[in-house]
Amino acid sequence: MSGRPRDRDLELRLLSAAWSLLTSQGYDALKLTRVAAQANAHRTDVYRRWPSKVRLVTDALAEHLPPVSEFDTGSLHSDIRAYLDDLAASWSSPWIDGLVGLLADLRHDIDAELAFRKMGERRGQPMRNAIERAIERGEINEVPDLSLIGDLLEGPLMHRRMIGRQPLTPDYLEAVALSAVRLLTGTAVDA
Amino acid sequence: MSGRPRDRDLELRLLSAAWSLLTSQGYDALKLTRVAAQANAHRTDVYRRWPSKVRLVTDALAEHLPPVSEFDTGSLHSDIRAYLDDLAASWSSPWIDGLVGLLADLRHDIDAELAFRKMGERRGQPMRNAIERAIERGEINEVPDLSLIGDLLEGPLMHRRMIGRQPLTPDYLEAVALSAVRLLTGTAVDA
DNA sequence: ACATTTCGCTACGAGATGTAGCGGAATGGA
DNA sequence: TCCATTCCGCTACATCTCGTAGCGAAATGT
Repeated sequence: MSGRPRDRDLELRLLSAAWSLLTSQGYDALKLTRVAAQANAHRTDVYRRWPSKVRLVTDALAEHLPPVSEFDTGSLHSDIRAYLDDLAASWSSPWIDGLVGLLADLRHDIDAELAFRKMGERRGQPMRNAIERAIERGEINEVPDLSLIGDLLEGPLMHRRMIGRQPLTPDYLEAVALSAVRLLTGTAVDA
Repeated sequence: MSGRPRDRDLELRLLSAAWSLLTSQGYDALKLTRVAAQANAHRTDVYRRWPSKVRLVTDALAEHLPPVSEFDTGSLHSDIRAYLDDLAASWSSPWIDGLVGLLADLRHDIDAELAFRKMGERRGQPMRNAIERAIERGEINEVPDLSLIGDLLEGPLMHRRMIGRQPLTPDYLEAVALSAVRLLTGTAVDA
């Protein structure tokens, strides 16, 4: 007994509309009425699939967020720098302007918060691989705290974009990379 | 012609109530009705003084946020560590849970955002003084980008508390301090 | 044909924000 | 003392957004 089938296309249209509005207007300005309108649907169609706005948006992120790039440049320093360049692209993109609103709502929905955090961890995989390789090459002696390294790399970018709201220049990224690499290798390395 | 004077006490009651609710419930749960009730006032009394919720809260912050502590331990490393301990206390306090909501609203009110950022810069003064002393002592050769250092120190804490939502342990703070100090001094220093 | 599930649509309730306005109270000045 | 002015206490209203309820119609499997 399987009744009328779900309109998968409607689902995708809603996700696309949510992504489109998120990137163009930010999370706060993303109203479910607008999402529905842009998807040629009704507001109730949203509630039939997602229990709340924050769930819709996290699903839209999972669907449309560009995948992370892989790399293997041969040295920890340039690997970390490549990873930071990737991060910087994300943190410089316009939809980041609305991220704080999303983060605020995530605090009220543990499941959505876990899903969001999982996405972030998946995006950190290239960085963890780079450290793994550096250990095998002997560039790093002891196994570092990976969540700490993640904070050291992404934290400054997040702080600069969310509080200072300044751009991420190549020099800036190089300094952030250096601060983490020197901590990892325990040496002064090249300037 | 100066009519009935403003009730300064009412103003202070409203600010105290706002601060109290902000620290106990967080920014999102802070409703103007509650603020007024706790101050033995009416919601309209709030709107007569502040144009919006975010302005009220930034004023409450400016009024009630504890001042930063000064220090001079003799070395850049321990100065930075002392500064980080101070920052960690702020970022560990319960009201930080609601900070993201405040940050989100700040994006819609440029004046409030400037006032908020100014508060943050004032709190960074001890760190800048510490670097100044380190330069005079010869621990640092070239003058660093102070906003970068601010991001390197506060960014990881912010990231860990807002995204990972994990505690700030002494070991963690020591690692963050080391990463910045090594970048500043350009040496591997002590472990 | 029949049960079942979804869809399109309208309507409603709850909660918060911000505004309007009235009568009364407190002040300074004429 | 009277008056203009400004603030206070209070009620009411308009708006916006979220989230829920429910109905008739459409689309499937049996």
